[in-house]
Amino acid sequence: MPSPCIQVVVALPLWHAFDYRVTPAEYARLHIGMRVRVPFGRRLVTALVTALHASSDGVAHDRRAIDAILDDEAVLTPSLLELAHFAADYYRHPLGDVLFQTLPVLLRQGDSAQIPPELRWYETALGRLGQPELLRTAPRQRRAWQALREEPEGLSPQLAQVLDITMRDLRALEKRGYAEQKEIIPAAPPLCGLAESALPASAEQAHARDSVLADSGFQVSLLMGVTGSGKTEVYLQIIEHLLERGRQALVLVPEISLTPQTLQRFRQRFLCPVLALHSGLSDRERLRAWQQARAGHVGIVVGTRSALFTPLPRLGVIIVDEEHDPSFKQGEGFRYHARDLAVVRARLEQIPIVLGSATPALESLHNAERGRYRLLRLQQRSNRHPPPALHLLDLRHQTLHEGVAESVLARLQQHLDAAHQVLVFLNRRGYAPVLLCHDCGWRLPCPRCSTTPVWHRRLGRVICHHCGIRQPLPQRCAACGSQDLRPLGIGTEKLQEMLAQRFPHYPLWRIDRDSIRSPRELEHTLQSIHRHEPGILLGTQMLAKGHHFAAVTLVVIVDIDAALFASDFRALERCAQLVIQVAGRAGRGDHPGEVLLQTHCSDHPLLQTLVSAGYESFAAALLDERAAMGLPPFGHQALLIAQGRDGEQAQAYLAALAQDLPAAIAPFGAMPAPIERKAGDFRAHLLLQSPSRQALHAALTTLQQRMHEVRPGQLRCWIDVDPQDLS
DNA sequence: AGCACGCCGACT
DNA sequence: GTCGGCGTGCTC
Repeated sequence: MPSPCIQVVVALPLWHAFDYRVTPAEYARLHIGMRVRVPFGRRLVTALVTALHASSDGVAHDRRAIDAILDDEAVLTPSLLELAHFAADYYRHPLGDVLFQTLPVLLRQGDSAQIPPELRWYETALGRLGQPELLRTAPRQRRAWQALREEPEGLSPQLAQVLDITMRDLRALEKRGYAEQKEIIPAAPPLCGLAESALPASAEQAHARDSVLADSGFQVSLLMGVTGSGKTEVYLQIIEHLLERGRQALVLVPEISLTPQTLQRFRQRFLCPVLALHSGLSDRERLRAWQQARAGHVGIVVGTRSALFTPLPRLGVIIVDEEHDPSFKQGEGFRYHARDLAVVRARLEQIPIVLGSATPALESLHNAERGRYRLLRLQQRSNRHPPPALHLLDLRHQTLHEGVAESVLARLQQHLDAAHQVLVFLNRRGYAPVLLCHDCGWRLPCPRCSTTPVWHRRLGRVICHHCGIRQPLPQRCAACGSQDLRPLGIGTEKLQEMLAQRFPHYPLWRIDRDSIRSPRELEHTLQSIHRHEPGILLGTQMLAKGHHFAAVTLVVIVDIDAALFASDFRALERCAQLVIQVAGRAGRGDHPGEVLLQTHCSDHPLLQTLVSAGYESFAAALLDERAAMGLPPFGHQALLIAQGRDGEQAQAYLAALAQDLPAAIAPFGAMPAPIERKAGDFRAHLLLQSPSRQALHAALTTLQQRMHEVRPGQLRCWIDVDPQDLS
């Protein structure tokens, strides 16, 4: 008798699916997208069903049998299942790992996908007959009884707590037969309703909102709004209209901008449940959130990259805020881009998607130019003030104090004298990025990476920002024994020291990953900034995103030159986005803002374009350069990375793979990775580029096969499709 | 990713 | 003579 069998994938980076035998009864219950528990090697693991075979030509009897079926229905909606298949294929990552990464970890460990029933207390029929006077001597019980009467839908544990009714009171009533406990599945709360009315929309805002809402089905809108133009208000009004139609909204934001204020903006406006998904949640909280979302008990999900995969049965719109932000691309393992996959999800769900930014990625601008995305502009700032003026400050021949020009410090003083706040931006943590021997030129290396670790003076340690290894500060040069080791370069810690000496009578707030260790601490510091003025804000990009500093009138960007000389072709784009973002922190209050960019290259044409004509002109010029070089978005890239003990071997392996590529593919390399050694292993790169995405992916398919066939066991190898970080 | 099996150094 | 180091290979 032929038994049916199923194909499953497991939560491991394995390229194969596995077949298991099931009974006809099990077969009848199973659907694609359900979880099963299967024996795997000598352990039991959770797997996802990817295919069903009614009869299996006799091979099934030497397959192993499944252990259990874990679900009554698929844990993935059809469109999320399809999205995962697309993503696994596009990003060249094993399907099982992709599928399980879209699910909460606890579902991998066998927890239920259903919302757990809630235990609620009810008044019994006997209770309804009783007279409250009966409990004159037990006031707490009488109060609890009264509460049950007022809650015909049942008294939830939360409500009981609020009303100060204890388990003991309820148990006592239960003994008298007046109360009983029942398990119920909480009903979905209503999803619409405004808690506060919308702000009046400007003509631009109304046009943007109405354009998106007029769409039926899939459409990508690129909402390009200068800082302070009210992008969020447009999002909120789009969401408001969709909630009224009974639809849900998914909002993706960069990790760093998911702050309590951001959430509050949503929660204040809407009565419906707003779910926040971020890295701070525990596995249990994440599962609970997922269950709520899947059951349709949530109106709005606001979350970071991985929130893209939240199941929402009536999803009506996806919004990707700060769509240019690099944190949307996952940097290891399943290297997906949440913005790009969000567009795919919107297409699968046939809904509109809004990509919002003041400084869109060149990829997105290019898509708008080609007519694939609709460009919606918000050009008016809602506070009527002109945008802050950008100025290049040429550092040549200037007297510098820890990298800051004397004239800039004087300007700082003027703004402080006028009782304003100033913001000093330096995207480098620590005291100094290099420790140099003054006698022989030796630079302290990281023992595990081909980098120099950063001296963190206050900690008395040198820390590698790539592998995290910490060492005590060496007393002597390892090459010549000299004790004259000197810091080279400037980090925020050193700048802090200089600024504190120079402006001792003003408060100085440093905001970076070293000085701020928790969201609470950040909140605390931000509050202090809002209370005081004048003062100096000093920090890295932690300072740049999302916060409003009304009292800041001067922004100083200390080191822009690093981006001009960087080997990464995206450095300049990133730098400009950061500059505009930081600049947007200034002059949001009653005084116009001023932004000084310190540079040794004030005649750099693109910098001048950025300063004089703004981001859009800058982006257009940069796009011309990219087009001439065939770089993204005009060419498409995939990066092959090989890693192992032996760098030569890794490079030779990739060089062999590069041998027989089709003519449409331009290979760069094989070459050592820009940071050749990382955490003890050597890494080699082979970068593939082609004007045709199709040709690139066709080549990847054959390449990937060969990659596995000829791979020496000591090497680990993977592909990064559309790499954002080439280091 | 686990968890095996499989061959070379410091212990009772 | 063993215990265990982690190299490499498999999981329907």
